[in-house]
Amino acid sequence: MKNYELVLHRVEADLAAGRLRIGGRLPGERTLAEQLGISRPSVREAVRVLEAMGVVRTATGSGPEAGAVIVAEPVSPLTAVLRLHLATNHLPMGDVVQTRLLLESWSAREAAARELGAGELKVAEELLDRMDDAGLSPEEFHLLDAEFHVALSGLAGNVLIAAVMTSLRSAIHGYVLAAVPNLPDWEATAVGLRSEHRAILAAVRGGEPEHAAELVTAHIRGFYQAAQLTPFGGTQRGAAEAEDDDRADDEVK
Amino acid sequence: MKNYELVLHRVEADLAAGRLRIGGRLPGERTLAEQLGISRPSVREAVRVLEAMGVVRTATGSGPEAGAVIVAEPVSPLTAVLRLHLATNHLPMGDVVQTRLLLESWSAREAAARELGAGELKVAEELLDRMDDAGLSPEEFHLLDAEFHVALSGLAGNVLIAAVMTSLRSAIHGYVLAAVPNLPDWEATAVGLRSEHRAILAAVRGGEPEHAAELVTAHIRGFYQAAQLTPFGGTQRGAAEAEDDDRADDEVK
DNA sequence: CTACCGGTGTGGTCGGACCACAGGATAGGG
DNA sequence: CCCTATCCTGTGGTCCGACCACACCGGTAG
Repeated sequence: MKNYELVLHRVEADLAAGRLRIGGRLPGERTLAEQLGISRPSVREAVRVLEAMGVVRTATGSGPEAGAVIVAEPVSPLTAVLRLHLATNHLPMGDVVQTRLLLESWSAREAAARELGAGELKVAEELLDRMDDAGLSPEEFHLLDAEFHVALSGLAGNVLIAAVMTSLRSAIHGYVLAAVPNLPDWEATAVGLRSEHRAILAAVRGGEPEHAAELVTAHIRGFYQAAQLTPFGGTQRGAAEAEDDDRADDEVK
Repeated sequence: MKNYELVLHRVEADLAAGRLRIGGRLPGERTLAEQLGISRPSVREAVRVLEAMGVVRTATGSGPEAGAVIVAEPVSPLTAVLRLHLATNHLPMGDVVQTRLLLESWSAREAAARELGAGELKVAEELLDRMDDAGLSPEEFHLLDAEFHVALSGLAGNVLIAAVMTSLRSAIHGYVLAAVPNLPDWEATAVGLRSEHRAILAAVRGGEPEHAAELVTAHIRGFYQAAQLTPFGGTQRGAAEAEDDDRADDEVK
């Protein structure tokens, strides 16, 4: 058992038992080290892990905001894990896009099935309004687009799926942006995307689950096909080739 | 910019550029510290984070197995994040179960749609055979059950979804096990589960996507209802109440 | 040729030290 | 009496140097 794990278990147990709650603070690193009979560096390693997991937020200084404060931020760790594993090429981008498709169509169906008030739809609505600005660059447009899709998936009321969706979008962002030049006519595409967004939102507002899900699916598929990205039919794998590709023994040594 | 992030960015960049690949090794902690102009403790914090993210595996000693070896293990970090955030009570178990239902039914549909050879189904098959043993305790049975469901979701060929499913099962495990006493008749339930599993596998083998998905959905819903767990209709939220519940100012101070 | 046994490099841990930062206590001036 | 400027204190952030346990690997004695 490595020493820093003592801290992780301690914190998890305290959380589960209610001794630690959101907004609460961890004891100081020195205190924690003494309590657990380990050194401060070990404690620090654990705190770093907790920070990376989105469980604490550290800040220097004094006062209630300083120290290691318990938070609940599942999105950043998910995003980080996703990005790192995409970088290893053992996580095919096609799988990520496929997952996004699944989560989003489900979210749209679920959101449409709920009875949503105008207030809940307002955020998404405003995003669409901002996307009508013709002066937006593809990057700005796509950022708003991502926000809209994330907001939509949040309307289904499942915080886990919403968190995963947010991470997926972040991971995909650079990928899809790099494919914009593949589009035959960006302006025409943007017009199409705008109207599709409006239609999706209308279906959600109107309480048409199946229709909303279909629109979302077509919307996403359509864009990826137009940008000549990920084939959805096959299961193209980036991992397998990378593995065969192992010849180079050019390690730093 | 914190110092340990230098290491994270360096490693991510090296991964993306192909300078680091699975099976490769990070430079030694001392070397890395010198290269980046930071201290060894800072490097160690970063390595700990990478380890927690499932990107490296550290080992002491000498030889090719020692040091920080690049791996691709997305399951453990996902599981850890899930467990920690469940512990904070800001991640409703109902959402987790709902997500599981979504991923599994999709996986079953997808797996049935593919043309799977007998070899690919063999693992799942063997698990079912082992579950026929009448002497299994509920815990042992449920472990095999979880393995079967995970194996099934792996047949869809999406490594991301399979990884997430594995994590979800781990997170759910204790929860569902604690509900076994709610069942009116464990033995009868086990018999039902066994036959449902066989039916699901048959639908997958027979290439009946919709049927497989329906069977999986019914299978999961049925069990949770029998065990009087998570209502699927409403969106019961554990988070909201926990927030209101904030009165206690009994922080350690 | 074989078996033993240090050398060497790896991560794991520790203690102590210093810094930057931010809030709060305190002493000073108005 | 109140307000303000200053110092004190506690926090994380970083670093250094040291020692340990471990596992391979090569030299050496048998």
